[in-house]
Amino acid sequence: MGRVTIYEVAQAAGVSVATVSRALNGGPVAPATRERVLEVARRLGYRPDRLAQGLATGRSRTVGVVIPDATGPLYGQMQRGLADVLTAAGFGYIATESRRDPGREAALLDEMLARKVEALVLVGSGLPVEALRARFSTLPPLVLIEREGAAAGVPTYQIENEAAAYRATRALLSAGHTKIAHIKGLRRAGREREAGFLRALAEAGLEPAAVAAGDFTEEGGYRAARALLARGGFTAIFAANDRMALGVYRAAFEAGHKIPEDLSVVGFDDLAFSAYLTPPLSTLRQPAYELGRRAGEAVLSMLGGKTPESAVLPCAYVARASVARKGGAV
Amino acid sequence: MGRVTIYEVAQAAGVSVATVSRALNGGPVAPATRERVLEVARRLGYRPDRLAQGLATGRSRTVGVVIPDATGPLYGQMQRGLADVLTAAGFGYIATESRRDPGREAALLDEMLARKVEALVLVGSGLPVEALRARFSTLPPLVLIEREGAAAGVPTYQIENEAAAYRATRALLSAGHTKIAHIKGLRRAGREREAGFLRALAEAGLEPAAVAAGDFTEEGGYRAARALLARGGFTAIFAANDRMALGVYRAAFEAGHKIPEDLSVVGFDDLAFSAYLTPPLSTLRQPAYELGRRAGEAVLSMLGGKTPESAVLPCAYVARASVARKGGAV
DNA sequence: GCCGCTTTTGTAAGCGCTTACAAGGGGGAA
DNA sequence: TTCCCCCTTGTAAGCGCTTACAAAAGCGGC
Repeated sequence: MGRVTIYEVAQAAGVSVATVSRALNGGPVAPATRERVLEVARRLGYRPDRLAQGLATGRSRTVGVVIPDATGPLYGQMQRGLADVLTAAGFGYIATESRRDPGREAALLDEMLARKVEALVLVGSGLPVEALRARFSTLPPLVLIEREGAAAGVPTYQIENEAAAYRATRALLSAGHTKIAHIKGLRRAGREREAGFLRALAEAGLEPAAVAAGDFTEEGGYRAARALLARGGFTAIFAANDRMALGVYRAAFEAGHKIPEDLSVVGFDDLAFSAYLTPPLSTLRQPAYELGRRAGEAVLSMLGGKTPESAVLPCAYVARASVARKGGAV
Repeated sequence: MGRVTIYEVAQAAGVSVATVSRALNGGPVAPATRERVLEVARRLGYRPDRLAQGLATGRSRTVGVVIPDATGPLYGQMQRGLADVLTAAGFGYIATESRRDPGREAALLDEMLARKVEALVLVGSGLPVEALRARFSTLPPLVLIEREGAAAGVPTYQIENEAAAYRATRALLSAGHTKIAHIKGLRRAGREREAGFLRALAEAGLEPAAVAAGDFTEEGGYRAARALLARGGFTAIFAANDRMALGVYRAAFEAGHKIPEDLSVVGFDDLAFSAYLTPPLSTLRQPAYELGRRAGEAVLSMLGGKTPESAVLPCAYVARASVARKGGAV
């Protein structure tokens, strides 16, 4: 592979390897020497060996990223935010999928530790921080995204699920709806969104018309919506994400209900397709890229010995045509 | 970090480091000794240092993956296929996004080479293989996905764009449509799909009713469809991907055309949302996971000194309600 | 012209692991 | 019992790089 080593550069430039290393890494070297070394290195096509560098310095310039499911559309944006700040700082990263399997997650972490990652970014649900600390005696700096851990003193970046759901529900309320159903999602995000939904209703002195359990997929949303529609008694549905909202569209169509005339719908995520549905879906836009960027900056600042603050990032309510003033109840 | 080294294990087990290394890696060691060493290693929480291993063996057990855009929904599945076979074989991988920027791609490759990846999986459009070989004197085994290179003798895995588009068009033809429009996509995939479309028509002795350029996004599909609908003269549209097909749905709705009564639509990709649109979209299902899996196996076999064969994977036509027998022309 | 100081450069010791090579031990054949 | 061979283990030399430490070289001030 990387044939040319620092030794050959040293020889060709007529200096010692120490000088080459210093010239390459900005150490103290006479300007003329540095220039000569750099020139020779380029001519020879020298490429440093990160493995050797890592071994010698104890720093791998790599951060590990663990996500539950890489197929989510928002994950790509998050990863991009992370990559932007990390690569700008000269760091590489290795990303892997835990698929929500604790055993698998532990194995991935093992492998990342073996690769001497300098920091770990954990995304989404997974083993609690305490469990990690117990299992891995020696852990690099941790940064969490959409995961519990602020209590354990770990910088955590998340979106304001509760507050955003609250605002979405308020939007429905101010359109005159008083009988609102909810299709909830899984895990913490699902619970928080439901909490925001319930709080908005409670403040208005209302009860939820109905709450059905979904699983964040189109199919789950469809099934939940069918169940809900069979019973009726509401004029709007707040689905915990856009994919389930799409399931609602389908169920409503099949049941002969028109959106938004008979039924208003709000989703969560603002996926690419949401703006192009008929009618375009009102939803909450997640700052996914920003989440990644913030986490990346947190990694850098922890590596610099600082203690970054956790943050909860805002979601923007995007009003589209799927919400209308209260019409006939379903 | 990984405090415990092979030396401490050796000392605690009363053997030499060589024996520990052999015990750990399945070298020739007396069974009793191996057991004792393994036990001690576990008790001490020993974790091998991949960097040091890599330096010593010259093999990093890592493969590099470069993709143009990680936000695509199919990419996640492909990555999963790749990861499944690679991690099972004890390989890690580092994935990065080129964002279709040649300079950026070259920089990423540089970094991967510095990390001594044992193989490179290049996905989607990017620098031609010859250019890579010219720029990087020393390149590890290459495997390509959805990218030109079979000519250069590099194992390449792709989906049958042309044949699949041909079949989709045939489906439209056999539903009685004779005036069919196409919204084409970008790059090679776009060209191949268009070619399949044209071939099917030519075989039937027909001309395309119209061909508009799209960019694979909902917005692009929407704009193209509006332009097409303004001129009219067709009863079906074949969009080069599902996202653009969704744009067609929107444009058709706004123009007052009903799908599939007035207009039949076929997409490409079978994204998660496609089955839940109203009406559900007929489309072509891509074997994305399989693509990744095959590429992973190719990597392994090349590392084993073999020469894997390139392959073109089939797409399945999924017939749904967006295609009807020819109705009134738009 | 000599001294002490500040650069600039070289020497060599690792970082943690693998692996040729050699040595020690034990068993079977003679 | 002796010899040979094979199995098991240890010694030590790197892999490519960084970095103390020390030596060399250059400088101004006296």
